[in-house]
Amino acid sequence: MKQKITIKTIAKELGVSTSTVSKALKDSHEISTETKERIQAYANHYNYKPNSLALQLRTQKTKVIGVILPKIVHHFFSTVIMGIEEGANKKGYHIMVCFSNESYKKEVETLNVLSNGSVDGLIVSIANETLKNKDFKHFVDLVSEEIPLVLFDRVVDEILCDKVVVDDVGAGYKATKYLLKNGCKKIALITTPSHVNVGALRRQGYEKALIEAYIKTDKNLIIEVDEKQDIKKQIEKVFEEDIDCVFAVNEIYAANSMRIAKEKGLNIPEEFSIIGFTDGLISEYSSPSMTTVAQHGFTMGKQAVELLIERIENESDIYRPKKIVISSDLKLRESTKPSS
Amino acid sequence: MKQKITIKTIAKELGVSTSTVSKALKDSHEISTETKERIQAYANHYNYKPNSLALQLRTQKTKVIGVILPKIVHHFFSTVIMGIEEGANKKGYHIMVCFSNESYKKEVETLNVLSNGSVDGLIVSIANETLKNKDFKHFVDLVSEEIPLVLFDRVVDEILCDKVVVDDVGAGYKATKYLLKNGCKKIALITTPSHVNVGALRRQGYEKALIEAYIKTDKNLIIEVDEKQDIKKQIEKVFEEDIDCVFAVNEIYAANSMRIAKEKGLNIPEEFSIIGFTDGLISEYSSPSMTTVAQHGFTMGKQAVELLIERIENESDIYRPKKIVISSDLKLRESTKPSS
DNA sequence: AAAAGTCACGAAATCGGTTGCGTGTTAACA
DNA sequence: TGTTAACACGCAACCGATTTCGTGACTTTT
Repeated sequence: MKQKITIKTIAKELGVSTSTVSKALKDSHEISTETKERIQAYANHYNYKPNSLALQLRTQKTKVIGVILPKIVHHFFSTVIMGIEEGANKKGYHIMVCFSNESYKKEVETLNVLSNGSVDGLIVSIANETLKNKDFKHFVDLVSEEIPLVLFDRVVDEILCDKVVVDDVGAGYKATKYLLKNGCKKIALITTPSHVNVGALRRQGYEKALIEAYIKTDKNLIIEVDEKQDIKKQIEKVFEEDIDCVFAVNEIYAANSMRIAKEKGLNIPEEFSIIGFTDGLISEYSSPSMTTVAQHGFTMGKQAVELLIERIENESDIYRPKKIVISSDLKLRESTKPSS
Repeated sequence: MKQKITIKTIAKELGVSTSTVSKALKDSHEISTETKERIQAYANHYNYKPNSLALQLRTQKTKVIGVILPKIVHHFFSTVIMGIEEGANKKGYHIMVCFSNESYKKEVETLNVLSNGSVDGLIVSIANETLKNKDFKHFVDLVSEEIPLVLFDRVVDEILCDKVVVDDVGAGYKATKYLLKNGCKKIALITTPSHVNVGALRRQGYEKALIEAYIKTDKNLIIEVDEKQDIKKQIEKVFEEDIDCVFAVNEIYAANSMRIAKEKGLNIPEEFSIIGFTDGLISEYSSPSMTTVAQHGFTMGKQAVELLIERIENESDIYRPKKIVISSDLKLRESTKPSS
């Protein structure tokens, strides 16, 4: 890279001290108008930009927020990033994005690297493997170092920090309730293994709605998908049961379910209904288009980053972790019967 | 944030100088084993992490790569990010992700902020608005400051730097050729306005294939979609023409086309074929599933970042811009007739 | 004309870490 | 016993910018 122009260069060229240059560039009253103009003109001409590293070292602020996601090729996380970036930008922050790829080890490493002063705070959604291990030491350490941390979507009680989640129980409840109301009786649930807590919470909502309708939950109608194996094959099993609709906890499971239903010649929504999760492009462009639980990823991201910046900039506050619950709602489309 | 433990703290606590601490932590032979052990034990116990800002300031390297994308909620860009992140990580770099949101102004601002020393190099895909304006001064300035820059996907000749692109002309050609071979005669092209150069290039391929088949291109069969207006309505127009298939330059246009075709009662692929672009989730989960041109976003990202790091770490090299062309290929699925 | 005040600028410390070189202590050697 | 070398460590400069606290020159006041 070309030799960057620094305050020293300017000072030497113009025969003044670095402090004079610094003050002149900030239009200080200590410097004569004449000198200021000379310096500013020079700086402008050579396109001087203060070295941000030097500033960051001095102020101990980077104005950077670290974001660690399990994955990105996923509509929900993409929208969350958008929300984070927009919220951060508004307050003059930038984001540094990393991925854990659902791996515990990578999550630990990334967390360690980012907490060495390169960021002012972190926004994280926990990796699947970590949730399974239940080893949250790296997060607990972070909190005890008092590095501002906000968890979103996949959160656990063991970590004392700010959190932003969707109302997963409520969402599962709403979706199931809607299916029941429209005449469905045998509702299959396609969910994640129970260690992924969002899956577990959505299942709670599902079960709650069933109980209220005096329906006994049938374990045969519940599939916990193991993503390491063929997803479609696992879902196909539940279609051997006597079911009239499916509630899937994410878009991929929902899309697979729809495909299977169509292959079996079931008319959607007349004979068979489907509700998915995450209002993404697949749901929008599937045919029939998919009724889903909208997760408001953008809002989540924005709220998370606002919470974090609030924490960063008002560290004097007594620390009382906040939990923001974003309510989700049904986006009705063609894969369910119109509300009766 | 809690007062971070620094080399000074350790030095004071242990009654040695900062240089001793620094050397001890690097296991220097200058320091006695006894002292080293004391210092290392202390550092370990208090979880000392060297402040990366200080290091970066000293070495003038941040080990951070800036990435500016037009948008993220888009399968192609998501996969590119994955590729960039993975490639960067392998070489010990992190990525700082920003979005131009297709806006010229935001692109300029972001570029300015990132080029103040916070990153070692940049990977960018140009915003639509910038392509339309044809104002690339901000990029040219960057190049003259000798900040390593790699453009990908949306690139222009005006900027002299490394580039990674897909073989857009070839892709358009292959897709069109395939349609022709399978009996299609009237191929509609759903593309972007011509200032988006990837759209223009794919169109070139389309036209080339037609010429080779002695078919005159019919302007009525070509729709340039204005994304500010209703996409579906614009595409519907071309269905009033006498067409038997569609080649769409991205996933969204393809999905819309499929929907319209189905609404018109056309059987896919028996009566009507569709080829899309970007092998994303929509294409995979649509029904019928979509034949597409796979763009290999992951590969692009990885190649881009490798090229960039090569530039960053070997700045002595004579500067001769490289252009990597990633060949794309057809992913055959159900929206076209099987190859005859 | 001496004292006080203003103006315009510079010296030096600071942020946290690295590193070349100097130096005091001790041991080994002539 | 005097010289030398190895050892173990500290000093100080440096990266680029900011900021407090001077300070010399000049002007104004009494």
